[in-house]
Amino acid sequence: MTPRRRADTAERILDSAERLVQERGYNGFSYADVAAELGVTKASLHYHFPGKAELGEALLVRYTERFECALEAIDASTGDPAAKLAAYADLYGDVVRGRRMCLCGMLAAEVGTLPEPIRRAIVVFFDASEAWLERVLDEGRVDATLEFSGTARETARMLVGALEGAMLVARPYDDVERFDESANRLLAGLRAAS
Amino acid sequence: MTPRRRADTAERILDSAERLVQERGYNGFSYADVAAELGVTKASLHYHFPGKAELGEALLVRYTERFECALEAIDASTGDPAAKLAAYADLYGDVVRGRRMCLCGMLAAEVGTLPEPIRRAIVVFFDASEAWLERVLDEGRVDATLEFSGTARETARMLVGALEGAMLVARPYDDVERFDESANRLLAGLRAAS
DNA sequence: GTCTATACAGCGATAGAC
DNA sequence: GTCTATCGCTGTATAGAC
Repeated sequence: MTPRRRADTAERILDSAERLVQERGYNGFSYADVAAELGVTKASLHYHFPGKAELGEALLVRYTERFECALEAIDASTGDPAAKLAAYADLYGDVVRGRRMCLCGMLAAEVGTLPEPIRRAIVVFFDASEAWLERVLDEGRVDATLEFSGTARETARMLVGALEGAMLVARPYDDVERFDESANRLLAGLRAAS
Repeated sequence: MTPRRRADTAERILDSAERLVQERGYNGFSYADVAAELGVTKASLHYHFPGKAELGEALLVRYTERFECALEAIDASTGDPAAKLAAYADLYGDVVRGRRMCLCGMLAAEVGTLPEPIRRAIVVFFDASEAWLERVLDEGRVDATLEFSGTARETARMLVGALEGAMLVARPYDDVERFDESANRLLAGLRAAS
């Protein structure tokens, strides 16, 4: 049995790699970057994650798990559907305020260079996000606090893309305001007129 | 005087590099890739573009020029503002149908690893796009064919981000429909109720 | 304007000592 | 579990012949 004092080395590797991928992309970071940041050697990283592909997969699994936990926390709150949407958008806002891109949005851009298991894991993330949004949108339509044309699924897909894109475009401006503004526009367009 | 038979080598380099960046990203392509595709050596590329940074800048200049020409062509058409927005979205659709990402969207993701002049050129592209959209949105509000809350500028920014994001998320699914669906949702939300 | 040849740094990855 | 040492490859870039 390994005596585990927190934080686990594997976990620290994931923390470092996650930030690097979100800032620089999968093809823009290396084992050497992570090793330098953690003060260990590259060889040590290979003990925890055999190769870059496996590290990438582990990154996605953890990221998706945490995101789903955040969605559950929103569900457990007392807000109406509009408030839940605002809380959802705020999850993205947190990422932007950390000067990062969504991990999956970043990898979606680079998907042409990524191993197939990673592509599939990106799809799992977006599917989960859309399914949650679809449910909240349906709730809002039922209780008439939200209004939108088209199906809840279509609108959910539009929203995921729109928020990812708002993060993306804000990057070259290094301007958090630009993201917030777009997120507000998006949510305003869904609130019932009443 | 150099006798220029079409297509110019520099132009062919740009064509190849542009496609590679749009598919794989700036950090996901190399001079070797372009050289192989064109059947020349890497050294030959350095004659036309001293370094990768200069090649990247040239890519952005040409891309932005062409995009602005496409916007002028839409302006010259006879459509109403809603039709112009649809034509604008279709420019993005063309890129998606070519299984590419917008050059500037791709570079926006990787901006953390790019030279400063490239970052500035990305901003120029988005600024131009937003300015055009703002004008069309204002026209639509004046003639009451478009309806939206907030300012035309805010809505323009939201739209640019939303369309970029719709392209981005469609990539891991390799699904053009997903983009079209989101673009339609977005435009539907702007059309006047009348 | 394109070539051969090469420099040199960085990459992901492995073997084997400790 | 981390280290040193190293491998084979690819990356960007340059010098100089043609």
